[in-house]
Amino acid sequence: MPRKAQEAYTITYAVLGFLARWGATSGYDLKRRFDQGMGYAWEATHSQIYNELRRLKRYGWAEMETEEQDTRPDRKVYHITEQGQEALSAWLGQPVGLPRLRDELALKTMLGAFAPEKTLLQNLQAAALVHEQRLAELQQELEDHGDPAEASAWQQPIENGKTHDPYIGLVVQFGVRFETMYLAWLHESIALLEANLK
Amino acid sequence: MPRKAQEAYTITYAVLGFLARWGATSGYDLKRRFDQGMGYAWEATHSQIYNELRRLKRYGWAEMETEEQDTRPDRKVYHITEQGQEALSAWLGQPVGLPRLRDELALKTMLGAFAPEKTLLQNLQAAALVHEQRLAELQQELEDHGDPAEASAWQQPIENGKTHDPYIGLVVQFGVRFETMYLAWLHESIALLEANLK
DNA sequence: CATTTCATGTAATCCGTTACATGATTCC
DNA sequence: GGAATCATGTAACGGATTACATGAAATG
Repeated sequence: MPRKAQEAYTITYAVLGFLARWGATSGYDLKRRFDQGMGYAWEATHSQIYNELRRLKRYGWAEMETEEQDTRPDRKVYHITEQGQEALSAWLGQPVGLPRLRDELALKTMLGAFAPEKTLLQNLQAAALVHEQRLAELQQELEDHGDPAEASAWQQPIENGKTHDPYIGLVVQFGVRFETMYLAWLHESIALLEANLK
Repeated sequence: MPRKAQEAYTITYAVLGFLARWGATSGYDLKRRFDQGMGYAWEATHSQIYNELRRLKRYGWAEMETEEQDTRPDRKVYHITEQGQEALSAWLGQPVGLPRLRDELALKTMLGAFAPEKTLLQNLQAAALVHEQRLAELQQELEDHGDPAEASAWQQPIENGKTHDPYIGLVVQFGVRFETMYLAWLHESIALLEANLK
């Protein structure tokens, strides 16, 4: 069977979508966007992003221009094409798969009986600190993008340069809900272990 | 640099831990255990499980016996060794990484503005049906393993043959919380889109 | 009669991560 | 002086997934 001429993966569309949302952007700046609160949707390493950008160019979904800089390395700035926008829109209409979660701590929790009692408790307590930190960061993000629960957030247009975006707000809100849920689970688990062991 | 004689990954310890928890088990039955509600901790395909079982045997962390059957293919039944239990306990004491989530729907949500309004709404509504189903399944699991919020659940011993296990209960409770949170997010997002579009 | 279940495995590909590579500048 | 930031890439390796493979028995 011949290999498809145009193979595209979730990460391909993620990068394409980011170009649509943010306008002309370099790989370096895309990476920063990915790192800002979007981890709850999809993560990406810089080598992946550079790869996908080249792929988008091959497919004619994006075009590239080099910006020369004196004191810094040149920037390669990509922008989405008409074809790229069509491909993105078509992909958005496809049905989605289930979210995939993998959590070492949950695994160690289920095996908690196979190590000294303190062991699991320590891991749960350490995790609580990390997740409290994450929750605080996300609440800051919510302010940047605008709270999607407020009607005014949907009335302003979404612009390339601006962070204001109620759709992104929905995803950040998902992150907030996730971290809040996770913390509640941690605290309840810690309390139950403390109450019922020894 | 010479390759480590004993490389072990999260999935290695997951399989090892399942052997500790359930006693002598075949790869086939381990796969069924993995599929039952443990997806919120770690997922595994059957080919992965068979691989890891052979690895455990190589390391001396598990031993294998073949059970011949007349009407069915032979079963290879693995059980954990003393060394395996030590390795498991040591791993449980290691600090954990952050949970990793990847969710195509969250990604499509953040890009909702780049397709017709109905598109995202349809995906969100379809997802709500799937997650309601999952939540119902998990609530059944909670009953099987015992609600860890009840003190009596911690007083009974955990036995190889029995499903009763408050630690597993904690993880299933995590799944319940996750699905509940996810559904609330879906419903709120749907409501906000309906209220603010068109 | 077709699908599912039982039961184990191999092979290929895929996608993702990590490490390697470069080099100037700015910050502490 | 050393670390971090800016900026882009290549190469190697890795675990995870999917497809391929077999075959009898039970289920509907």
